[in-house]
Amino acid sequence: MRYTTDHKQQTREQILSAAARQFRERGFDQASVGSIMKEAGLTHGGFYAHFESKDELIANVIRGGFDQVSERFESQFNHLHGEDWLRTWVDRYLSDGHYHAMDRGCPMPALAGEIGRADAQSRHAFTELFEQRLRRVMKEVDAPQDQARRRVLAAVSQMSGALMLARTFDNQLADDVRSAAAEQAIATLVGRPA
Amino acid sequence: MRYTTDHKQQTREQILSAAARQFRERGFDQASVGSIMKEAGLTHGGFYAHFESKDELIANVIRGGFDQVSERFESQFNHLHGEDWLRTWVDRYLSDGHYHAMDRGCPMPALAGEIGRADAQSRHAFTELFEQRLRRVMKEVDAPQDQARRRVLAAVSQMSGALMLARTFDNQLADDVRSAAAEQAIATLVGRPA
DNA sequence: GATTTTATATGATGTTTATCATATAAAAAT
DNA sequence: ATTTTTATATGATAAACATCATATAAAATC
Repeated sequence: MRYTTDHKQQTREQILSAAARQFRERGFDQASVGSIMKEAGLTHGGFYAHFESKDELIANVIRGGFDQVSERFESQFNHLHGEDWLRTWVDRYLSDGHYHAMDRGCPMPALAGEIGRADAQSRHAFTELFEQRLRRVMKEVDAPQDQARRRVLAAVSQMSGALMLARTFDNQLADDVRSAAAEQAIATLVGRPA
Repeated sequence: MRYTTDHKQQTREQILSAAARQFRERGFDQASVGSIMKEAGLTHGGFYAHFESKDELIANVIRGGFDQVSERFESQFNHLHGEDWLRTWVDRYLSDGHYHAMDRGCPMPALAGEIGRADAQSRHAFTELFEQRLRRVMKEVDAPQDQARRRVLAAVSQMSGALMLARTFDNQLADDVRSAAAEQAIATLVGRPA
């Protein structure tokens, strides 16, 4: 079947989107090529017309995860600055919405565990994408570069750690972790005690 | 072969220890029953004399992970109190040793991602073990109960998040994350700005 | 020393997996 | 309208996996 020029590109994006969902929800191993292709509305064999291997798919999903999160945030909050921007960032990151959106949220709490076990090349790519994002957030922190960097690193650890833990806990504790981490992360970023 | 009364118990513990290592290093899926039994010096078939299923093994490894971490810490630092205890806790948690000991350290940064995808029963067990540990740490925080609870939750998120991220980054960034998180976590716990 | 008991080993089964060679069908080009 | 091109489908292959039935061998008991 020969479709319009960008039809293959569209299919590729459907595969990527299904993979992004399933990887976060089930993990790299349990999300099989077959089930990803099924969710994309195709059969398993066609996969290799789009990607060389499952590993290549994984690499692309990681890259896409950071891009999506950045784009979504930049487009919705480019009118905010400094402290307002930072507060909004933390609140959104630890919001109910993001907490429940394990299947499409930030790749760090959902995938970092598995990426930590990947080869050096994948880890390096992940590091570069993170640093890009780190520099962006640093811009909004009112402090000298090296101070700002330390504060953002501390806050990001806290935020992604809280989300990861909240998703493993049930009920009350999940909410408490998010709220406690949000309070401290904001305090750290704006440089005032909680 | 009929060995001494507790020989089976010893073998069971060797299986648990091999599983604890491999689960952290490779993840639940990639660590097969076969490879775990091989590391324990046995063949795969004998596994089912010790555990009903791989899931039961996973549940036992999670339980053991918390126990080990607690025991190790309590036995080595029961002479410390309050701020000293807390500082030592944070420093050890984010130390080079623990950073490199992915295969035998705290189960949270290594396994939380996968446990988040487990069934409600496993997640509930994990929650209970965590709460136990939480109450222990709270005792050393010099603040009213609810304040102490919030501070420890914030600090634990930060510490486990930092360790998880450090293990996915390469080199410099890994060190920076740990050091920034340690500084802020201590500040939070002792109630003084960094 | 013969018998019983039981911890571990062997080997088989059925399922799932990633990957690939080949087939099909429809759009595009002629 | 025929031919060419190519996106997807089918079906096969080989490996890995969890689980289980059965076998073996050695310690304990008599």
